[in-house]
Amino acid sequence: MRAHASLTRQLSGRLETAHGLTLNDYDVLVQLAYAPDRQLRRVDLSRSVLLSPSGITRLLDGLEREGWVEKGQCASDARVTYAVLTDSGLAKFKAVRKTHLVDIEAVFGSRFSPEELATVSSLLGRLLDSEEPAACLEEPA
Amino acid sequence: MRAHASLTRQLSGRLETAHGLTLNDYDVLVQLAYAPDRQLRRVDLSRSVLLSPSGITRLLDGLEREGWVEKGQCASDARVTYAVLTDSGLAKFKAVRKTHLVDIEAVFGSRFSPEELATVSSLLGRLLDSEEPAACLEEPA
DNA sequence: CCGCTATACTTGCGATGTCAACTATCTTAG
DNA sequence: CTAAGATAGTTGACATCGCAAGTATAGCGG
Repeated sequence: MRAHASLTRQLSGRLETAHGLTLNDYDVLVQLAYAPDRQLRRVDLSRSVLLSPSGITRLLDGLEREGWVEKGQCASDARVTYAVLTDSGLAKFKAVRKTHLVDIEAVFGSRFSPEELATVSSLLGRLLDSEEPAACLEEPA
Repeated sequence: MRAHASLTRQLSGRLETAHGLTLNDYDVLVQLAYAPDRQLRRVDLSRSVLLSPSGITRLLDGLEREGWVEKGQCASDARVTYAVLTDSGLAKFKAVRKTHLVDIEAVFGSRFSPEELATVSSLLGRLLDSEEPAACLEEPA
C-alpha cells in the first residue's frame, strides 16, 4: 500500500501538472486508443479502468468537455453509449504518453532490473481479481 | 496499480462491513497502539499513515467521536495536540486486528509462499518515498 | 525584547469516487 | 405478445481527501 501511495503521488503529480490529466483519465485514453474503432462501451471501460460505472460517467464528462471523447450510439442495442476517442483525443494521448512513459521509466528503471520487473509483475499479477486485459504498449493505429 | 485496487477492495470491504473502519482508520489505530504511551503527534501520524495533515484531522474527528482516541496536550509545546489511544480504542484495535490479520492471510497466504512474500516486500520497498517506519506485528502493551 | 520565519494544526472549498435508486432497453419464458 | 428479470447508463446524496489559507505557537537573530 505504501509503495502504491508513493508511486501514485509521483506519477499522478507529474501527469497532472504537465497535462492536466488524472491517472484514470490517462488510463481511459489508453484503453480507447487501443480499442477497435477507438471506441468502447462504458461498461467495458469501467471494468478495465477499475472504476465504478458512475465513476466512468463522470470521468467521461470531463473528457467530453475537453473534446477528446464523444458519445456514440450502438446500432444493435439502444442501451449502450460508446465512448469514442476523437482525433483530438488521440493526439492528446500520444502527447501525454510520450512524457508518461519517460516518467515510468524514471521511477522503475532506476530501481529495478528487467528481471526484477518481470518478477514483481508476475507476483503482483496473482492478486488481480480475475480477468483483466493486460496492458498493451504497441503503437495505436 | 491493478493489484492495489483489487487488494484494497477486498481488505477495505471486509474491514468496513465487519467493523465499520477504513483501512486508514485501522492504520492509525495500529500506529497509536504501538506508539510510546499510545500517543502520537498528528504530524507524525500524517507521515506514517500517508495522509495529508488535514486528512488526519478529519480522520481523527471520527475516531474521537467513537471514543477510541482523545486529544492530549503537550507540556513543552502548545502547538501540538496528541492523538491518544483510549482503553476502548485499544480494545477495538485488538478486536479488529484479529479478523484483519486473518483477511490478510487469506489473501496473501493462498497466493504466495513465504519466500515470494519476502521478495515482493523487498522489491516494493524500493519504491518508498524515503524514511517510513516499518510495520510491526508484535503484541502491544 | 521585538520581529521573522518555521512549525503544528484546522477549516473552506473543490475534486474524485462510491452507492443506491431510477430510467430505458433488451431478452426470455410461457 | 407479455410479464419478469437482466443489463447499460445516469443522477443525487454522501464520504474522503488534498490544497490553500488562516490561526496559534515556537525559536532565533539582532
